[in-house]
Amino acid sequence: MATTADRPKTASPADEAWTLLRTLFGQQRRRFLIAASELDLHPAQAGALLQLATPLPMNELASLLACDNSNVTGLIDRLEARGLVTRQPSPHDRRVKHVVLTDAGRELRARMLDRVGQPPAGFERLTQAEHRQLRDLMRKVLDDT
Amino acid sequence: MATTADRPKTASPADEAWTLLRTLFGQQRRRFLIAASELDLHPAQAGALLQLATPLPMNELASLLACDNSNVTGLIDRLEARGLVTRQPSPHDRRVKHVVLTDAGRELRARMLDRVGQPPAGFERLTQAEHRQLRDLMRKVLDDT
DNA sequence: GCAAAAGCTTGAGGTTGTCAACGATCGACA
DNA sequence: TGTCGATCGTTGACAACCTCAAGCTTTTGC
Repeated sequence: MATTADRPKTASPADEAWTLLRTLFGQQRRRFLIAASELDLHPAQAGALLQLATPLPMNELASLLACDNSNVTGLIDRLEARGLVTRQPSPHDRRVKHVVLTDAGRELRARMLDRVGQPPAGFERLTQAEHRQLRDLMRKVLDDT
Repeated sequence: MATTADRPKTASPADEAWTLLRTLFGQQRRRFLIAASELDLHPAQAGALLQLATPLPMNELASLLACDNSNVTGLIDRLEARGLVTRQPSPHDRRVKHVVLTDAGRELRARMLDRVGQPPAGFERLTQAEHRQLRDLMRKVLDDT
């Protein structure tokens, strides 16, 4: 599909594994963009929605989305105008506002998750044992302890 | 970090594997955004550059980026104005234009790849054997034959 | 108590993304 | 051969995104 031209002829297993993961990322990103547009969400709005599994300070949302604080303000403004989230002052720090999903927001987020939270096509080719293998490998890579 | 709240109490290995992959996607996306901004590229421009391992018709670029044709026009306009790409008419079809990297474009793309094409931190925790395992699993998932 | 820092907002300016409409070219089919 | 429908890229309008600098409020550390 693409990225193939970047793979040196003799790639180490690690490099090839990572390259393959990156092509999976690309596929997933396309899935994400299509899902967002089907639900009438701009990519950034869909991304914010997905992060809101639990209420988050604007602050933290900005760092998760890797963008400026002021960006999040407008983003949340629009989601709030559509009744998908509300701003809720923090009890502990009067500077911070928590972004909380409304029922409508939770429902839309669930619909988004139906489309991108499920494994992609090729995934069911793996056996049970291979799924466990993959899970264990990913646990090791992501291990934050 | 996040997404944890979406994992049902008893997830199947497949679901957990996919959830872990999605958190890795999130990390990689943040890496990508940071790398792009360090190179003075907007995310969309960086994404386009990465796709251009080989010359591509505007058309195909749009479908890879999952966006409208007209969007690519402006995107390439700006990359062209910066001397990173050129438009080259197709010999076979006078409607299509191929987007080709200039030397500067190739150089910038390489710098981008240095930052996102290398495996992330947790990756080196895997042994050689595990890297091979992961590579084989990903090959099976992505097998397009 | 006071200065420095953190959290959110505002405004300016360029970029992204979508839609509808257009000219040019191709392909199929009569 | 000629014509009709589809495809490719572009344009224009308009909303949303994103960053930066500046500002206000609140908190923290000294």
